Amino acid sequence: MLRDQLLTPTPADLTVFLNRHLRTRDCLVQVAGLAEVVYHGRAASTADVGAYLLLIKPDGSVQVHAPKGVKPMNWQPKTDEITAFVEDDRCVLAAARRSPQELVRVIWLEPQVAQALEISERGGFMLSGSEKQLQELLARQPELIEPGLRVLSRELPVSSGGIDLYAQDAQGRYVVVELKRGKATQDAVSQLARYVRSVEDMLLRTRQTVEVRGILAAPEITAPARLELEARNLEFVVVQVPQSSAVPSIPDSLFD
Amino acid sequence: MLRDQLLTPTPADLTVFLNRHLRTRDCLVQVAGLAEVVYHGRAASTADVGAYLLLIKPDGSVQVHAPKGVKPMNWQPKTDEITAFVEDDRCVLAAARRSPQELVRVIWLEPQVAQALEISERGGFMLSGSEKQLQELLARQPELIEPGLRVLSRELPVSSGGIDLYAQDAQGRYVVVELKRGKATQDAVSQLARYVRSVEDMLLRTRQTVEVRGILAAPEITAPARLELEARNLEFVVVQVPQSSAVPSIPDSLFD
DNA sequence: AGGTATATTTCGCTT
DNA sequence: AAGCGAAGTATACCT
Repeated sequence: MLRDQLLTPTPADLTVFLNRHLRTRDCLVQVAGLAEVVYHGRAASTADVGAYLLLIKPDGSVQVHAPKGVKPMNWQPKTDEITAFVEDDRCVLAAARRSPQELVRVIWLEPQVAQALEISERGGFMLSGSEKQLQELLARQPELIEPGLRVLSRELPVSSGGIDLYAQDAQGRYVVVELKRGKATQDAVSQLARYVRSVEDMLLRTRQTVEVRGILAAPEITAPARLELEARNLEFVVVQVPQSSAVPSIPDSLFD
Repeated sequence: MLRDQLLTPTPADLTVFLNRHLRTRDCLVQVAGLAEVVYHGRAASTADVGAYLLLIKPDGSVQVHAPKGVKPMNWQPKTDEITAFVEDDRCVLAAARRSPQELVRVIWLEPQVAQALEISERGGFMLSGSEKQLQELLARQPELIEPGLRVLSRELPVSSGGIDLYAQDAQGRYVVVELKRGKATQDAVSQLARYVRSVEDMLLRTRQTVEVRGILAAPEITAPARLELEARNLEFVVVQVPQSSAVPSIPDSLFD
């Protein structure tokens, strides 16, 4: 698991260490210590000398962590090329992407610990409560949205994007349903309105008059979104994402 | 820098190690090894046994990394409470948040390495190329958008949200400018349209007739966004985010 | 605490 | 490669 480790390495040693373990692309490489970080690409950034933690995953993704937050201070998704080299008597790690063209450089001033860890491909990972699951549920049980609703299509591709659920109500009117797993915002209303218009345009090519209903289905909705929804003559329906029944309640001890 | 380290610790030792270093809240704690991860909160997830890397930052944020991607497999922003304890002869790390109420549990089956690292508050960090910078530039030089444009307000708070730039053109017409640092999408068009309507509503209270222009200013725009923009009688203007002149071009060697 | 918008968003999917 | 939308988005800002 801990395949290799260096303590307070020299620039040359760290460079060799990094290149050796990066080449195999089968372990997670990390370095902690004093460094400077420079990024240039979609934007540009520089971080003064500080104690940071660098992670390089087997897929070539890079992240430099400062002491706060989930988000890295600097990062790079799956890179095209990663190299370490010595420059001005310091070990420099350079990670580059081609598209978009961008580059992160980590200049090590005082590397303290370097490790190569074996990290396995994650076996089973299951997430429940996503919008996709909600969509599957409601496609099977459209009556949870409204009695008499029949689902015609899921992810119906319209001019751009896809309509979550396309349906017909008990009176035969077409219905566009936009789902949100969380609280619905004005954005969701805009999206729904856009889809309704697309469907209206589509139907107008074959019919004279159309009435297309738009339903925003979510567990909650913000007050401004509700106002805009009503102003646009669209509807809101409460739907609950079913949580697994085996919910372990958070032990009291953790909140005492 | 490397304050403390344990190799293949027993459940009890790891528990003590974690609690000791978590309590001080002054170093980054990490554990690598075989573990199971369970999350329950806004959604729910389970990860089968695998070799993962756990990071706990001094601010209480938690992330569990699998071998791929910048994003952690599981995470928790700044937690309210973190504790390690022994359960069924295994060390379990539980990190909980109150709002939203959620919990991550990492069950260690074979912890291999545990470390406590000193990570300093990042000193200077400068990012350039953000939308905020673009806004500052264009507020100073509105002629980059259109000759004769005068900026009345930045981040003007409207019914909901803020208008990036609120201005008046050479003919005295009011102009709403929505900025994007990257390619503008349909979302941006919806946003702009919403703001234009808000301003129209606002002005209609004091005036009889109003003509409010809406300008989407971005380096690029997607084709569908452009169509919708034109359908709504809104405008598009190309603006470039100025990149720092000291741009280090990506060395050829990295792409040979 | 609620609402909104940005992000070097990332990521996955479809065209 | 481009476009689109979801995300347990995270994070900052403002009311």
